[in-house]
Amino acid sequence: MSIENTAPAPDARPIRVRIAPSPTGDPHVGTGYIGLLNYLYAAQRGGTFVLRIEDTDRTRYVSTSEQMIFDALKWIGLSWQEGPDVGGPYGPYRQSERTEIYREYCQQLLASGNAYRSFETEEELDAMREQQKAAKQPPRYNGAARHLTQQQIDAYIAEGRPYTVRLKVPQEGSTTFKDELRGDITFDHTNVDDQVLLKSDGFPTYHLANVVDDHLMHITDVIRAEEWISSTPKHVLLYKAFGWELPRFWHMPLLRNADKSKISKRKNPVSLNFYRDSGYLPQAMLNFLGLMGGGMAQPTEAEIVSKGLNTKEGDIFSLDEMKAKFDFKRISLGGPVFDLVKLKWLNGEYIRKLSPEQFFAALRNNIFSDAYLKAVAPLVQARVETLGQFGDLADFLFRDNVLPPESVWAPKKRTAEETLAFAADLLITLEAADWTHEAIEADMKKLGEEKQWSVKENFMLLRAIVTGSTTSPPLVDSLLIFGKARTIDRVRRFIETQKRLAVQASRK
RNA sequence: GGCGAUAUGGUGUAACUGGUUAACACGUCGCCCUCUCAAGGCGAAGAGUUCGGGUUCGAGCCCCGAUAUCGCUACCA
Repeated sequence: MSIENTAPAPDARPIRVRIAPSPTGDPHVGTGYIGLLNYLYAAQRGGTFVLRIEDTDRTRYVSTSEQMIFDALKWIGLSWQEGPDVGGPYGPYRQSERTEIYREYCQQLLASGNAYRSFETEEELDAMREQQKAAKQPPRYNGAARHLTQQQIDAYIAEGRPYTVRLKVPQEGSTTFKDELRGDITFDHTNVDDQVLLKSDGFPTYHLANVVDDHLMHITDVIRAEEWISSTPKHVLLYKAFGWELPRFWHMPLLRNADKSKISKRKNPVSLNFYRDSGYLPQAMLNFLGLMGGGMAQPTEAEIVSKGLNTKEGDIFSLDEMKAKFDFKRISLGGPVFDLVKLKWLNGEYIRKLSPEQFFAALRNNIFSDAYLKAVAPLVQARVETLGQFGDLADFLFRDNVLPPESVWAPKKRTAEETLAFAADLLITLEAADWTHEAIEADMKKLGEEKQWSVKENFMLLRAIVTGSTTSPPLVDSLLIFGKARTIDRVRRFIETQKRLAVQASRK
């Protein structure tokens, strides 16, 4: 038997789309990208754009993240009609506040025989996967708990054993769904795992929460990244199990690093905060995101001639122009490289278009804001004898990049390799750190102890990397002001540069 | 490994329902402008469309088969 679901008929439901970021850290450029696409889709069709916070993973939850996501999306110029901050008729819009709902629907699935309880521990599951891998089998839940008798289940529950609830995927047949950009995609059920729907902590997984919420919030079009294609059959099966009407699915190409892998903070600045703090203009960022994957028709030759356009104008467009012209069917499916060089060019175009007043205002609102200068000033005051020395001491806080002195990456006591390795550890530590004075200092010292780097060596290396000098205002205070996203970028760039130099040297 | 998706210069895209020497932008290089650097102007190099078959008068567009890349393969999203 085959569960057929090709081409959900065009329906008369009012268009509703959503973006569903997880508050796990800095706001991601990918969130901006998918956010823009959803925004455009709704705007072009008189639809509604919903923002929903998917905070069901309590282990990765970052409390400051949600507000940063709101701010970043607003920064690039997006707005939403429903969300945790603005409310709406289908709230709450934070999944952590909807756990009762998911539990109810999970109950329903259990009752209808579309899901079952599973009592294995994580260790048992790991062991099972290991075995399967060793036997060259695809790692998948073996379905053992499907065969538990009601008595056993009752007994386990009475014992207070923790359990998860899993989707009962049919053992035969296949699921086909339509991707609006790619056409029909089929998955054989033997390749679909019995996905956990409800975790043992009582929180739902993405799959359950997402489907339930999309239904309850009347979402008509699911516009999300390509990485979700593989789990779409699970979602379709859930819709079927509940007897709900399917949304349309649009899977967008994944933004890539220069090496074509999925964009990652390892290889690229991915935080929208980084771009904001580094002095990228929001309209340039938005324009650049709109360029990714195509979607905007190039001006025709006739247009270029009649409007006297420069050909490069085809790459430059505003949100309003996107609303007017962006065509989802034009999106090209190869994953676009997030090319910082082109972004910088675009930003330059926008900066040059600013009037002198606007340029001045941009400087004052961004890298020379009162708030920023007010934070920097006290670090410098005790260390200068003339105001002019401010620049000598604080220049690193206003620059795009900085060149760490050679004495640092080739220090007396350490080899270049050791220094590089430690810098890499520093990077990981800083990425994971809460951006508070206490946390940064404690985490750095802990790392130093583990790696046998003295506090002096440790802090001096980071100081040199971030400030480009071995003399600077207090390091941690400076980092706090400079911001996490930019700090991390500097460390990352230092490591990359040194690696490249090492390769060049070894070739000689 | 399994499953799925994708494939046009270094990068992002274009090429109407198959129809001239594959276009535009970024980047690179050169020249002009210029006190410098950008910007701007002019020009150049760089792909024969991943590869191999096929259909066709004609294929980047259609078919078949390879290959490569990416994603998923979690009680993460």
